[in-house]
Amino acid sequence: MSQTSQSTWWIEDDLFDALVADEEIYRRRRYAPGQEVYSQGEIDTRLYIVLSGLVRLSMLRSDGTEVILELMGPRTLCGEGPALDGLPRFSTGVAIEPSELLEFDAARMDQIAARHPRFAAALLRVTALKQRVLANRLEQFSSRDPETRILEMFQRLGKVFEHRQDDTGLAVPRLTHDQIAAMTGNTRVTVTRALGRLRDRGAITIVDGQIRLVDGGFDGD
Amino acid sequence: MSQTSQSTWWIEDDLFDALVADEEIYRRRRYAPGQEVYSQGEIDTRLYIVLSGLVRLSMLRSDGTEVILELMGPRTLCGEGPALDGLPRFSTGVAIEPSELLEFDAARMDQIAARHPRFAAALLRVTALKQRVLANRLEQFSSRDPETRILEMFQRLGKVFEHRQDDTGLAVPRLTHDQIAAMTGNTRVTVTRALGRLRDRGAITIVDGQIRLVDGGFDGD
DNA sequence: GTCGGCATGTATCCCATGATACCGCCGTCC
DNA sequence: GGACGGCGGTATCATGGGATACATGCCGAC
Repeated sequence: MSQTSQSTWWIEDDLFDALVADEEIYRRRRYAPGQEVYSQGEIDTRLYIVLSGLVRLSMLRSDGTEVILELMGPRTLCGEGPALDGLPRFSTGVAIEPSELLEFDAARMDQIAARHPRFAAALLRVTALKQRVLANRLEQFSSRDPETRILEMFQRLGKVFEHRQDDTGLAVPRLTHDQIAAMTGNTRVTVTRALGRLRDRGAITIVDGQIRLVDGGFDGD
Repeated sequence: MSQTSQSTWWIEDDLFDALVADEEIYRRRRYAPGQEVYSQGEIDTRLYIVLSGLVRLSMLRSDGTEVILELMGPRTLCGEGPALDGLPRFSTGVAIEPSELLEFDAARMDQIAARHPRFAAALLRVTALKQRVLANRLEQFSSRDPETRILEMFQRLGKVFEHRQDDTGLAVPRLTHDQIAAMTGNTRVTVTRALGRLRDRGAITIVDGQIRLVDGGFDGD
């Protein structure tokens, strides 16, 4: 399943397992919902692999508004950019579910790479993939149609949670309209309206607040 | 905001010089204006360092519109993402000035890294930096004010061409309003209007079609 | 020289979105 | 149980950008 959707940034399964098994090279950390993993502006060399839960990456704009960059689910790498380039973190990571993360230190990368030769290559690959995903989001943002933007975001998010799929469609992580607005660059009201239109159009279903993408309800514009 | 001044993706000078001097590891290529360096959808392992000239990276959207991702000037690395993750190129690179590029092959990375041990680390660093730049652009795009978007884009572009600075202000690469529109996600008309307002406001000067950023005309970094 | 294409500069209309406000629902906390 | 606050849904209003059209000016082709 992983190779079908390229626009994700999972660590390869076997490497992931090997890393998790090697408890010398990381610290296992637990975060409660709302707890910060790292914070915009900090300078440090920590990078994380999500074991379980969900981490929201967001940027605080100078006008005070928040842009949600991404939701990171299990097996994803986050925080590696600033850990590697040494510049201040440009986003804040906050656990929005009870989460367990592996914390690595880029300053010990030599040591880690010695034990896991493929880790460096995986880092490079994942970092390159993130470029791709960000470029895709940029492409999305250049569309001014809120429905398209929301739908494309749902599809991207859906991939992170394919394991939560059931027969009624691909579940989207539970987000408030406010959060969707922060991810798509719209206002809350516009999101509510757009979601209504998407539902009418049959592109999504909303059951008990749980949004699901309807198979074939979207033609890829 | 302040840290964006470092958000460029130049190769370090000494490494750059060492690479250029080692003619075994690259092929030097010249491109005429309008000539394609690489093309969206292709799969290959070539990556480039711009020696001189200017390369436009753009993505073709499914609705036929073009989004200009970036203009890459001298000493910048481009095309490395798809070369490293092995997926189809998500953007097209086109020379828009007579340009000279060094073409490397990621498949020979072992060999290159053996000769230039710091190259791998530089790759990782630059790739991480690109994430940062893309995230910044995303942040930009979430602002709906065209003047801000255009101005921030000019500042970013201006850094690539600081050597073209003169006493009247920082020159921005010559772009048509259409191209600016493709970079900021607006329409051509809106760009024209916004540029007019920016000129009135004193943030930019336009002399003979050459746009320059006025020092202090804007308070961002 | 003229013509035609391209880029810029404007005007006009329209509508979607942003801003704001209000209401109802529901869960939580006291 | 009751109050409160967050969230979703909706209405109203104003605005600013998109769509479109057209004029001007420049430049190269012929």
